[in-house]
Amino acid sequence: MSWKKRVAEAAVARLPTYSRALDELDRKGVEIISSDELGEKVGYSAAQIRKDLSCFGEFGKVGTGYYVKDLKEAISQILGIDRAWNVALVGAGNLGSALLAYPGFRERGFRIVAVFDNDLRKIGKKWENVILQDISEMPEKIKEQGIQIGIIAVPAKVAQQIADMLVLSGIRAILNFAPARIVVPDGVELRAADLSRELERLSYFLTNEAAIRTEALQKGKVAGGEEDKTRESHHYRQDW
Amino acid sequence: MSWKKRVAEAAVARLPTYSRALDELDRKGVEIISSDELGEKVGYSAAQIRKDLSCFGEFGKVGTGYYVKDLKEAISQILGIDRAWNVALVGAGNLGSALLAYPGFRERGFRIVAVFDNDLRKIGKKWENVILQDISEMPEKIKEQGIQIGIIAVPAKVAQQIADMLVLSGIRAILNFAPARIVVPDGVELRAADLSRELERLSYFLTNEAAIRTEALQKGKVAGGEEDKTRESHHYRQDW
DNA sequence: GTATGTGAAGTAATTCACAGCT
DNA sequence: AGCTGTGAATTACTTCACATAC
Repeated sequence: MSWKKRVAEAAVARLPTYSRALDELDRKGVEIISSDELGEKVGYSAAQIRKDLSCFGEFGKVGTGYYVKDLKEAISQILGIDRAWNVALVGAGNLGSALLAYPGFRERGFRIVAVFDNDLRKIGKKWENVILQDISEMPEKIKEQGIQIGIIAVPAKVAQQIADMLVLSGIRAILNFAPARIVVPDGVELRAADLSRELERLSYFLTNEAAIRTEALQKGKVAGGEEDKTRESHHYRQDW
Repeated sequence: MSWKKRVAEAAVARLPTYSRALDELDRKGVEIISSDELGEKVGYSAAQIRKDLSCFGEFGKVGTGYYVKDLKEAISQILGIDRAWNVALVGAGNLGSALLAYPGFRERGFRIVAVFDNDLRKIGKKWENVILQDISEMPEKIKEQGIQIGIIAVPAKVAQQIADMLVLSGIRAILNFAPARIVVPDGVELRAADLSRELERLSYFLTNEAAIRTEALQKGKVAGGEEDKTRESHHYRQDW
């Protein structure tokens, strides 16, 4: 598929959010939604949403809005999540095993079908229906199963080696949870998911809040004493 | 602290990366580094690094570069990670328990000192040296310990309720791992860490790769047959 | 000579505002 | 009347290029 205009990377980054919101709307039986209402729901402006979607085509009905089912389907296709992806996970430590057990990936169509580690005590064990395999089997198994996406959940100091192995195995996209920069060749897509980084940004905010808020006020971005209806308290206990 | 010029949010987002690289350089005994060399290491341009740092002051020595120890220290202060932060975690399911056990947070100064869940079978258990507490105790305990940062690791459908509770408890910054948008009042900082989103962006890349690469080629951003020395393969096994 | 810090230029992202369709 | 899709305007971010300092 080739799009009608240059696709803004920032627009792509927002599509998953739209996708989730539309899924929920669809589950609730909402059939049509305007960019205004969708914007309210996802936290972006209506103009932003319309601009983002316009990169990929025209999905709305002027004067009416968007058909939820159609738009949901269209975005799934654009993102390529109208199918299931097999994923390889490397590292079955704390984080790796949590990612393996995390239901959120499967819910969005990403199935971890192979897990590799170098801890001989773990090899051969079956976790979450997947047998842990020795790292040395990785290239073969990944090729065998035609896996295209790899998740790195190993310590920082070996992350690059693992990335190299994944690339040699034919992996074409990597999600790196190790807190280290890794380098991959052109043609392999890389995303970093460094969990501490976001906490550090929060720390920055807390440390510099006074200055930040002063600046924001000067730009009129901080709502003064304005009431926000979404902020009412809820009851506290509920099954989850 | 108030900075000499408007601070670009994008610059703040890169500081943790610089911080990590400088830590490593310092451990290796490197004393001085130029923006060129640091850029090489972190994957940003030298100009980018200098511009970023210039938001916060002048840290370099013209004609020489940056003293690693000094810059490292300065960035720690800017980010507010020259101290330890106590953090509350809500949700002790798959993801929550992994985050609790994840050593990366503590390494960067974030200590999870309170964990809340609503599963009565878990309450009172001690995991990673922290006793799991009932969700109803949250407001009291958070106030008691003066915790300012909260991590949400509960299912999407209760994420907003938990966020509301955290806010009522006096939390000032939230890291949300639930795949749902939550809303918080002004003065509370929120970051989303939706693990599936990044996989979906990778899926987009794999699905639209041909078109993306064509476009990049037209802009001359894809290296043709150029050799990259960093891409040599390494030996495969190593303790981790 | 060498490398920073920074205006200026260039590029990308977001918001505005409205023509045009239903 | 209501809402999309989109050029134009604005704002944010990145790269360039060089004066300045060591």
